Amino acid sequence: MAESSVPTLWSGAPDSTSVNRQQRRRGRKLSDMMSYTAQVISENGYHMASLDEIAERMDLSKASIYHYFDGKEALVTATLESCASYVQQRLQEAAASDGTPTERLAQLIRTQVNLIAVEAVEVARLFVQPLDWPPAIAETVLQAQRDHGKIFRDVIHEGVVAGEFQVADERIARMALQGGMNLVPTWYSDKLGGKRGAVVVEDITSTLMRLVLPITSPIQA
Amino acid sequence: MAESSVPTLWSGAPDSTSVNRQQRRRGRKLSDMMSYTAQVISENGYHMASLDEIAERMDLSKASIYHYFDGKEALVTATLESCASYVQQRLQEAAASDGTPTERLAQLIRTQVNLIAVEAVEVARLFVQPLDWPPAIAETVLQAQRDHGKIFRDVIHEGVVAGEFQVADERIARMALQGGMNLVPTWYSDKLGGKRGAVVVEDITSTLMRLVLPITSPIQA
Amino acid sequence: MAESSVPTLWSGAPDSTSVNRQQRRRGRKLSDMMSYTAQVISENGYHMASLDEIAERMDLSKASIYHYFDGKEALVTATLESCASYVQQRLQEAAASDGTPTERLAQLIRTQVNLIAVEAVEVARLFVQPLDWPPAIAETVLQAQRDHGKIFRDVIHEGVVAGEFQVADERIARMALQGGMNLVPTWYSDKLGGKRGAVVVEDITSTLMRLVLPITSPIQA
Amino acid sequence: MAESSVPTLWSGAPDSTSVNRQQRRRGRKLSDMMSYTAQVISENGYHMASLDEIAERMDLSKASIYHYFDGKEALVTATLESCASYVQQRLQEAAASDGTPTERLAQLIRTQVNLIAVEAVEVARLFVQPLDWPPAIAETVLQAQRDHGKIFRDVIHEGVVAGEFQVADERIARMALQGGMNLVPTWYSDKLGGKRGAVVVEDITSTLMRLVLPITSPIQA
DNA sequence: GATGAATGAGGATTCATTCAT
DNA sequence: AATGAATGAATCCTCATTCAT
Repeated sequence: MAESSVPTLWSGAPDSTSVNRQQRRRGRKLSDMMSYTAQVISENGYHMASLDEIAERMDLSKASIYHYFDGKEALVTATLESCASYVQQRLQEAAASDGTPTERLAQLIRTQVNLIAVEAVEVARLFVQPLDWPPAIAETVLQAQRDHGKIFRDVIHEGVVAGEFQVADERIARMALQGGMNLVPTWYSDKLGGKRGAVVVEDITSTLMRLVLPITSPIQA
Repeated sequence: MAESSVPTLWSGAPDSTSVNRQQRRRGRKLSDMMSYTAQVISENGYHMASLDEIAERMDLSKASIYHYFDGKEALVTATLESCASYVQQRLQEAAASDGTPTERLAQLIRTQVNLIAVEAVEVARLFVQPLDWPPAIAETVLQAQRDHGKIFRDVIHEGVVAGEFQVADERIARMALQGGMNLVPTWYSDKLGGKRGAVVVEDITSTLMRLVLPITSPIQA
Repeated sequence: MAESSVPTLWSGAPDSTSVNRQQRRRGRKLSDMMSYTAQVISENGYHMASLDEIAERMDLSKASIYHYFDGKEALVTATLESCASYVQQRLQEAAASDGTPTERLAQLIRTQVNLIAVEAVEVARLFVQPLDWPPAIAETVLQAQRDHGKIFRDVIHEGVVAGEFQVADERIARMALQGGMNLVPTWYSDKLGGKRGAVVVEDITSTLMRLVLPITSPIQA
Repeated sequence: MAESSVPTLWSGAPDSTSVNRQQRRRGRKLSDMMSYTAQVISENGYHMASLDEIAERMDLSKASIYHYFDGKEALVTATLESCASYVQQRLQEAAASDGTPTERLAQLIRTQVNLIAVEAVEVARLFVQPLDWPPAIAETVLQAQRDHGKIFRDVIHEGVVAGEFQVADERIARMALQGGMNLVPTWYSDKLGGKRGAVVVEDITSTLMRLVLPITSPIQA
């Protein structure tokens, strides 16, 4: 009802470059709709989220969705792309920071854990595993995961080249890292909120950094 | 591939204690049906797997499924429980072997990676993430995951008590370990089949063992 | 017969208080749907009336029924309640008329016989016996019968108190009365239509009034 | 399980003339099966009584029913005919007794009320109203009702001819009588069991006799 | 005589999508 | 822009019936 209290999961300001008010209003509407969609899908999964339910959450009629999106798949695809884009942006900021590969990888892990477990829990859940998506959407998810992986891959590679990391196989290390990041915070999400959360995040980070740091030296997160 | 021979994913010999031929035949039938079910669900997910499709794969009429199971949910629940039970048994064997916690954890990882990526790829995929299951089934999956986690938890704890492992937080370490195991082999499954597969499995194992081994000593998988 | 004109069995004007046109249109649609439902159920019984058949009679797709009612049971329950409510209203009018209990009971009988055998044959058939309804609906039927019985009970009781009626047991008398009313006109419906019908109705009424009138005085219907 | 404790509703000894033991055994089996069928149908109605349920009550497999009857309809038809035949026989005995038409009609009512409400409650419920039976079976029910009605019709007619009864219309009187008999005991069945039951039966009988007795004389039940 | 297995026909229900207003 | 109405397609499930053993 109160459009103002839309829980913008990833605070997307998608079309801030829109010129006139019309377009800006429409952009905000689209953003809100995707936000609600992410919410519902995240709670119930794709197949158990009916358009009726999504529409109701939007306080809009089901038919009206078709004024903005071509259908359920289009709505969800757009939502996923928007989510992925936001996450991607956040991670890229972390990866682009100054510092050694070690510092930057640790920062990446912190950022990702925070996103998954604190800032955008629902969003993250959408990308964890490509199980049960309709084929067309699965492709979108896969692409997002590839983009997402690339950021980590690059930093890890830099670290290896720089001699800071020591891994048997870069790809295996990266996937173990990602697998760990995906699973840990999901089950820890209740403990990551308050002040003590910061400590836990550091525990997670240092634990996962073990996967790449040379095993004979102490971990420097 | 060979539709005629039942692809017993987890080579379940469920009711070998059945006395008469009737019961044994029925037990085998049930086992076959669950095997096909695991296959189809694993490929398409719960919601996109229609009973029609499952029935056809079983070379049986849809109505016939109801002679053996109470409905779709019951069929899938039974299948999941059977799969979980088999995996559980395999892991328990690995965990119960002689050897130091280090050796046993490494053995656990090897076993799990093999199951996930070589022996029972389809089975494993069923348990990775509880995203889109109907509530009743989600509970089953969750329970299986708890049982599964307990085996790792125990060995890790023993290792810590024995002074062989050194972790900031046992639970975080365990989850990172499980997350890594779940993710890595799924994407590596094509490379884990042949002889070189053994090498990769060892790479994965040694990589993941880093998560618990004391960081100042070289890894001994 | 004339599919185009809705055969409003009980001329229900259910929501005449609806304010805007939207609501009035919807109310009329609901009323029509219930009317057709009463017809089909009355002809075939609950279990042999498929939603397909009902929908076709409504000249509507089966799925469309679900826009107005939650399902078959809801549709039928609503229909029964609407029917019962109409009958109840008609009887209450008859019971509330001026006159001695004798006159009012006779009027009740006439009204009921007319409803059952002339005006709302199909409607009446729905309430005669709760034999084959699904439990949830059986409850509705039972409630309607209780309401229905109360009207007769009250008038009979007044008659007894006033000394006009003389019965061994009020409840037995009332049930005999209702049983007679329910059965007689159903088999006489072909003879109750024309002018001679009025005579038959009076025969029925005077016959049934015997059940309560003092046996030493002539019946005065 | 205990075949001996079959609740033979109408104590049918259908084929007592069977010569050899084989046939007698088969006859008893058929009788038992029909008895259970009457029970289940009476409880749930025709459509909600699945063959599975009936078979289970018989402690027999569903398929076995087909060794004795051609199908569900045949089973139910046979059951209904057997029930009707038993009731018919009982009523005929009552109608054939010595005595005036008044006495015999009263005896008929007593017998019928007893059957409906005490001796064969389930059986009676099957015949009350032809609602919801499949067409083929409805015909059987109708025929039974016609046979049933004939007994009452004859006695009433004799009473009228003899000058004992005084009715406006014989048929109307008879139907009112039957309607009353059908309805009253169903709701009174809990009160008709013990000693006080006899009193109630007399109340019912005297109440219903009013429908035919001359209105200026006291009722003599 | 008895039964487990198998099935076709049919029914209720859901849902994404279209369209007139 | 917004929506109520309508629907075809798909899905789960039931059940009377047949048949091989």
